Amino acid sequence: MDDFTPVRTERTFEIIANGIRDRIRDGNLRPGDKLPPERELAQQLGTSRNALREALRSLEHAGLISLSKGARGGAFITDGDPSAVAQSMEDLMYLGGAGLADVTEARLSIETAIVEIAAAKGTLADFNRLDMNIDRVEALTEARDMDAKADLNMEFHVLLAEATGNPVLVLIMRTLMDLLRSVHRPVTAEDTADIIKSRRRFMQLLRAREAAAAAAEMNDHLTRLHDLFSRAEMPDSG
Amino acid sequence: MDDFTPVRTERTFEIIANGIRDRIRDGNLRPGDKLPPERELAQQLGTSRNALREALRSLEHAGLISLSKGARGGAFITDGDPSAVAQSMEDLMYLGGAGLADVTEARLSIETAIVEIAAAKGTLADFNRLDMNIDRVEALTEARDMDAKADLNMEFHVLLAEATGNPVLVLIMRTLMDLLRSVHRPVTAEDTADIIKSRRRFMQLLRAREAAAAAAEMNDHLTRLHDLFSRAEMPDSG
DNA sequence: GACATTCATTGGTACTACCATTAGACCATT
DNA sequence: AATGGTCTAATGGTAGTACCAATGAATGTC
Repeated sequence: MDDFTPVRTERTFEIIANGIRDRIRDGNLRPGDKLPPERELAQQLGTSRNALREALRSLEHAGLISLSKGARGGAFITDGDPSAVAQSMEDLMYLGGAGLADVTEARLSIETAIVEIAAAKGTLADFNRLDMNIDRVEALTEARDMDAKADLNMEFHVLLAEATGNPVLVLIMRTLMDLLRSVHRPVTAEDTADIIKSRRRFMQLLRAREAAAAAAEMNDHLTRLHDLFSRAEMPDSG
Repeated sequence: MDDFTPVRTERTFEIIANGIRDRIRDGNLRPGDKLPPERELAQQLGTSRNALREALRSLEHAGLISLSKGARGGAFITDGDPSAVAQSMEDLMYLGGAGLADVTEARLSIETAIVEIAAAKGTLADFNRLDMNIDRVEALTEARDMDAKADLNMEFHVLLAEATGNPVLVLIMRTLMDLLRSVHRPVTAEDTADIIKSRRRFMQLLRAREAAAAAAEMNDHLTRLHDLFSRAEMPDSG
């Protein structure tokens, strides 16, 4: 008789949010579906509109629903938008004292793992998408549109993660990319031409399913990036 | 004159939340600090208590603040609680159709990377915490308290991530562990005695900074686990 | 047919009132 | 002195109502 678990005190909006969560997990609510209007739903649940709105706010923050105003507006189930989660992780990293070097270190190790899985499981369609991405970067080389190039570079890594066929790895990579974008100092780490050459070599190895060599090629690029960031953050300690 | 950016349509609660976010990042608000009571703060901001509460809900969900009722209650800045974020990622993975096999696959690859970094950077204090965890598991061997053992096993991996000194990796590992807990079917993958032996060997290698060997030892254990889950999910496709 | 107007729908905000829980102060019983 | 009860103020949680603002469709007008 020594284990008194404290009485359970779940707040109303949590009950509501969890209820909707469950209906999404059960497949009862699917992406694209629309929830009833706030006033109506609140009445159905026998709760106030305030509590319901706080529940919706929570779900919106989790990236599960998206809200829009107007006649055809409402709360719609999304297909999973990780950007809000990335924002939260970003906040936590500030609080946790994480720096850019931590992000790139994590990325470095995770991406190595991703390359190996992608080499083993990636389909030709996956590889073609990666090639198309490189082509687009190349087309922008003269344009000097740095932002667009940075976006495409990040997309490359997400596409690579998608080639693993593993949604978990995709989500993690998307989060890391969002995180990098948020601290995206205009660092032109390497010459774009060099990056493209490296990418082409990488794709050749990937298509040949030579996991180790492909990972090495990618590591080479990322390690330079990581070192660059590390030095930028601790200019004195090296 | 062709660039009319649409009028600012940031919602009030977002403005409030971002304002508090900024004050946290600037160090103007530090962990442990307490925000003014809702009614008072709402008045200071010249906004309604509703909007403020939705902002607080958002920050709470992000793990930045924690709310408590009562006389000495209020909104306090936390030191960064990742559990809410982990919950969100969990939701997204459900939406993305991720299965148990995906989670264990991601974990397998990420943990390999973590072992290597931990072997390089881990401190003796980190290693001692890991040993203590194993001791506690051993003490429970006879107790047959499966839940407690499962929790400790998960804690082991989080401690390992902490040994890297990288908050990003810690956050990712915590998320993956939370995710596993949520689908925690009572799978007694291996005999506890075997696990403990494997862990002891692993620690010996880790202390010797033999990254590759330690990673191999860990991989051995996790691969068996992953195969088990994979077979459990697709009983016909193998 | 093209364009302007109107209007219903729906999320966003404000305000007010009240409930529920917490912590401390104070008191009563043992 | 210790324990437990009671009161009270502080504070988040919930409810209800009213109104604002944007959106998109229906309607009307040229």
